[in-house]
Amino acid sequence: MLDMKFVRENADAVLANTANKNERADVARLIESDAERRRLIAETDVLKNKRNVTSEEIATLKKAKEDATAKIEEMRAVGDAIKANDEQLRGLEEEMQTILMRIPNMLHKSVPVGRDASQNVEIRSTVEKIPQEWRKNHVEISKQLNILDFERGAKVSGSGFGFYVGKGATLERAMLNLFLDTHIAQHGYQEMMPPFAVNRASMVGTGQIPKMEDDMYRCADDDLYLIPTAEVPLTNFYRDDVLNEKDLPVKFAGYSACFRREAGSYGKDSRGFLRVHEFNKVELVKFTKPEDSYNELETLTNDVENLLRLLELPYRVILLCSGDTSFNSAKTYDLEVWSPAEQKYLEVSSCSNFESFQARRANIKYRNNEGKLEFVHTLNGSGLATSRIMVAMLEHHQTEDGRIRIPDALRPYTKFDYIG
RNA sequence: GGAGAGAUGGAUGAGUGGCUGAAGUCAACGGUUUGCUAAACCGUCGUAGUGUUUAGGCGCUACCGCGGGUUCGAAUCCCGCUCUCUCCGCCA
Repeated sequence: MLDMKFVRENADAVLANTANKNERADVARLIESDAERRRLIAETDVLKNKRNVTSEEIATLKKAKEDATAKIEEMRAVGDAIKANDEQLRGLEEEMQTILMRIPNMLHKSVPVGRDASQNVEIRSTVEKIPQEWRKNHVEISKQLNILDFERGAKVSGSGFGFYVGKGATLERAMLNLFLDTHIAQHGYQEMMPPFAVNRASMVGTGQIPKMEDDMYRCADDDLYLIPTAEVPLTNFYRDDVLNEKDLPVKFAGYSACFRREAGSYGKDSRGFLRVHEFNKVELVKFTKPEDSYNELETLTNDVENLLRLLELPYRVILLCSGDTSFNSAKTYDLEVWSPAEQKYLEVSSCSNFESFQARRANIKYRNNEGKLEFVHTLNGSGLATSRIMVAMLEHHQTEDGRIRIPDALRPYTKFDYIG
């Protein structure tokens, strides 16, 4: 959520930014309502002041045992006027809130304007040349090695759910442990294990609601939502909290299962693990001082790249253009790994700086060294999600004789060197 | 699931209709004193909205878990909700 004062003073920029993100919001209406709101507040505050002053006079009169009925009668009307104004004000603010919540975050000046993914910019790449040789795709090879089972996943849960079997399950667990250990021991994150179900306020806090509400699993009886990412509980950990400047940056690394309904996206990338309803992920979340957040975005991205190097997967880093940058984000780097079977890049991580956009909505502040309160900047990135990484692993480390080679960094965790 | 108790500022903890944005204590910050530390003493010390001001500031309004209601006036009375704690039951 943007600051209303900022919108008021930068209406044109906000409008242009919204268009660059391929979003729509009635900024003009918002500005109008804002002016009306302030007029109404001024008017009502005068009435309330009158009420307070007169009430005191009434108290004085009563104490002196004098007659106060005239003033009381007068205040009855004032009270009604206040009530009417407050009601109007509430309606107005609700309407403003609705519009304000639909205005996307301002993009950082380094983000190129562009319509869609085709205009993203490659920042760096470790892919020497795109390998063209055919390899078995992850569904075929995993069936052959009996390490993933989607058919039975569909039977037990439904389409889009899978079992990890035997060494497949071990590999999955090994990767998650490697990710967590690396972030904690080498990158300085604090390990967190969050709840996988959260309340509505948390979903609003990180911005999944209202925009993505239909994409989430909901337990209606308890008004709980299954998290689509650990970003939600990890960021909301500090909702309505005040941090100290000396404690920043706070860096969390947390594993969670992630649940996504992926409503309406069948047929697109839907094979095997490319798009599933439940997957495992280690999420990185940072709370930083405003002046540090862009440096922290770079180190966050590097932390994730480090994992890809450990997994011996060639990748590239993409700076998303305006049209491809998510609603909440000011700047996003995507990390992509080439899939020889799909003949395209797979997004395996998304590292974003939300600046104060989430913090304002979730009300996360810090007290700076002068004692003043300010919103923190929040960042997050997948570090990493295993489903697509599993796809890449099975394709890239496939040997000619149909086995899977385990990269050196993972072997202490898997305790085996090959699958098959 | 059943019974009860509670929710006030950074923390404790007063406050049962008007003079309470809120006592006292602690913590924190600034100062005095002091070989140093401590103690003592003095002072400061909530957030948000809105208006005004070149600035520092100043004014007004709101906020005592959340939402309603009663009243000229609510931290205080009434109703609903949420959360926390204790006891009993059930269960991993």
